[in-house]
Amino acid sequence: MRKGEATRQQIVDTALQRASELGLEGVTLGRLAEELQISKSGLFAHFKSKEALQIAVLEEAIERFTERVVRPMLVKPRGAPRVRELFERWIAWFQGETDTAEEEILGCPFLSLSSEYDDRPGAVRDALVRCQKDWIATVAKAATLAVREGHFRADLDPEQFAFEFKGIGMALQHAAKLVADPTAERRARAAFARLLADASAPLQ
Amino acid sequence: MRKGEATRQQIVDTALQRASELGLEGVTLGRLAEELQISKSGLFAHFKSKEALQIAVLEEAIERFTERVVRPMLVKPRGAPRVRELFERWIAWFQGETDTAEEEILGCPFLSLSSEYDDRPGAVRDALVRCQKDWIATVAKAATLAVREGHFRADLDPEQFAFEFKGIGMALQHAAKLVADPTAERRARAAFARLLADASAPLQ
DNA sequence: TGCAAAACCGACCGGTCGTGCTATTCTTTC
DNA sequence: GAAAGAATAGCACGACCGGTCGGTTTTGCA
Repeated sequence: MRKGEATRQQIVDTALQRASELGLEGVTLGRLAEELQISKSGLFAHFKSKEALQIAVLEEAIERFTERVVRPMLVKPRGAPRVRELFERWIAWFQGETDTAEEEILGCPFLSLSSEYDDRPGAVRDALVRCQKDWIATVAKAATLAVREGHFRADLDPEQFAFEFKGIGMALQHAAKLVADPTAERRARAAFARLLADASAPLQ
Repeated sequence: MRKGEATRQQIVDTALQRASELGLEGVTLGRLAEELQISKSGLFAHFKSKEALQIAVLEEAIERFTERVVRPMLVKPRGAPRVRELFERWIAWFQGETDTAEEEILGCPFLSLSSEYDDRPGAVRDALVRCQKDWIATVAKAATLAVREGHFRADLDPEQFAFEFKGIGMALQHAAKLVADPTAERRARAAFARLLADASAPLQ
């Protein structure tokens, strides 16, 4: 059954796109089917429930995030360079998946979903919490390695570093998407530079 | 009429409460009426449209925020003390409006609304953008005064300060509400302490 | 106390939601 | 090329959505 798999993938792709704008709850089967030029029931047949579709979309997003942000950082050597790469990849991720130069910020789907589901219990939320914990742990791990490499000061709290790292990204999304502040990206970089400077080991 | 005004206020109050959990779009007239023990049409009669209700709710939130966060900071003297007070009031605001000690974080409604409306054009979004700009300007103004008082270094960029200030709060909301991290508040305070230390004027 | 106006209700509208069920069309395999 | 099975369409359902309307109750004031 090759055809079905392809259709399913197409559905998930489109749903992810729409979910970035309207949230996962805002994506309705009817509109999704209309956009894909298939019937609502034909679409629905690929999933046991809407929640299953939502989770499939979330997993697709996780896969892309891993591919576009997490895995590429490994090309940099452990330590500060890798942390910097992680940050750069992360804010590049905010621009969306287009390879062409896009000016507008589309935002990180996970951050949008985080506030959508922070008060909505269920399987989607559980999966989201898991992947957000993973992400924080990834950042903290990179910081830990930077300590071990001697790039960051020995008494640095990696979890604290990850907390502030995350805050910068969230502020960027808020400033760029909602307030449409053109200086947002510059400010995010400046904040990160300050975070890095504070984390760095003192010169000899 | 006096009665109508009271009912309207009650509607807005309850709607604001629900909107903090489900988002403004998630509040439906039917459920709201049911919770208030009045008919849906009776409820609707107080507003010309659902959008008008949403804006009324947003304005109510702004009013409370002004009363609980912005105005009280003025009791502190200009400068660093006032900036600190602003931060403390802000994260207290995250706990909700209860005077009794609440353990769980309810979160800032504006941050929830920000991601709900960052891709949803309309009057609600416009009003939200306006109030978020005001908030950022308030923080930046407080920082500016701290520079003028000599508490913060002269070359501090107040807008940059406000950007990072906001990021800390957003990271707090994410950590506390979604991930249920018990150390969130401590981390937020630590991040703010670092921000303050960096902004402070060097000793002589 | 009477009465206009304000406040509220119940029923209802067209639409859309997620989700079943049954048929029909298309693919794959022998 | 036909049988088997997957993929999709058609249709209907109950629930709920925002919103309307005509009538009833309640309120505030003269």
